[in-house]
Amino acid sequence: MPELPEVEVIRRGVQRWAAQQRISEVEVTHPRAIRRHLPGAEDFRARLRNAVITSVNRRGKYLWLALDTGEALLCHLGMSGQLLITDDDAPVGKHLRVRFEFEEPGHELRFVDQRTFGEMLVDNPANGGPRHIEHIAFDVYNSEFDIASTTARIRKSNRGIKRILLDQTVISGIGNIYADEALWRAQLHGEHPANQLATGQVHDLISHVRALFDEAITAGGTSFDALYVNTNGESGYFSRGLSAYGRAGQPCRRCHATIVLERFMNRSSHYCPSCQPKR
DNA sequence: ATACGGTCCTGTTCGC
DNA sequence: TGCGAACAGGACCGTA
Repeated sequence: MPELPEVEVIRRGVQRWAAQQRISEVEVTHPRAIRRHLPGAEDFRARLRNAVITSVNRRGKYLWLALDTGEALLCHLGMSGQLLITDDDAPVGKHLRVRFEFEEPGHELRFVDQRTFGEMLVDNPANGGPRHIEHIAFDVYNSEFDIASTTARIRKSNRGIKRILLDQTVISGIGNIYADEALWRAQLHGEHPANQLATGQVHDLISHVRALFDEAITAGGTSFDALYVNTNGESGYFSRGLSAYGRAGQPCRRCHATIVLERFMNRSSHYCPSCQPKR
C-alpha cells in the first residue's frame, strides 16, 4: 500500500514526466474516482482541460499537481492506486479510473486503481496546500514539521502509540507497514499508551520513522528515470528491509524470538513479544 | 473536545 | 472442482 515513501517516489516520477505539460483532455472512466469532487465529472474535466501542470507536491500520502489556473489536482492513492505515465496508445487496463492527455503527443497520465479507495478532486490551494487536506498534519519532510511540538502532542494522548502513528492529523505519511517497522526499531509495543512514553522515546520513534522513509525512498528512487512511473507500493521497494511487517512466525532479527501477528484496530500488527513487550 | 468501531471496495487466498 | 468467506487497510463518519 502506498505510504509516504511510495507516494514520494511517485511524486518525483510525475514531476519528472508531467511537469510543464498542458492537459488537453480528461476522461473519467469510473465516477467513484472523483466522488469527492462534488460538482461532478464535467466540472472536473472543465477545470483541468488546457491547464498546465506547474509542479507536483506532497504532504503525507496526498499528492497535488499545482496548475497554472491557480487550482490544484489533489490525489490520494488509497490502497491500490497508481499514477502511470504511459505511451498514449498503450492498452487501457480494466482498472483505469481517469486519464489525462497532454497537448504534447507521446505520453499521457493515468490513474489506475483496483480497489477504488483512491480519489482525485480539483481544489484551490490555500496557504501552500489544498483546502481538503488542511486537517492533514505535516510529515517528517515538510519544512514546517516540528519534532518538539509533535512529540509534545503525542505525549498528551492516552491512546496507544500505534494508533497515533496512524493518525494523519498528528503526523502524516505513516501507514500500517511503516508503523510496525518503526515500533520494532524503537522497541515499543503499539498499545503502549503515548502519555506513558518519555520525550526521548517519542523522539527516538520519530527518528526511526524518518530513517525508514529515507531508506525506502532511496530503494525506490532508482526507478525515477524509467518512463513508466509505476508503483503500487505493494511490490515494495523496501520489502527486503522489513523486520516486523509480514514476518509473523519468523525469528526476530534482533533477539530471535518469534514475531507475533495480532489483530489490532481491525488490521494486522506484527511485533516481537520479547523486545517489544506490552508493558 | 477526543476516542473508536464500522464502512467502503475488489482481487486473491483460504477452507470446506 | 467450485463456491463462499476471509483478508488486505486509509480515510471518513457516526456515535459515545
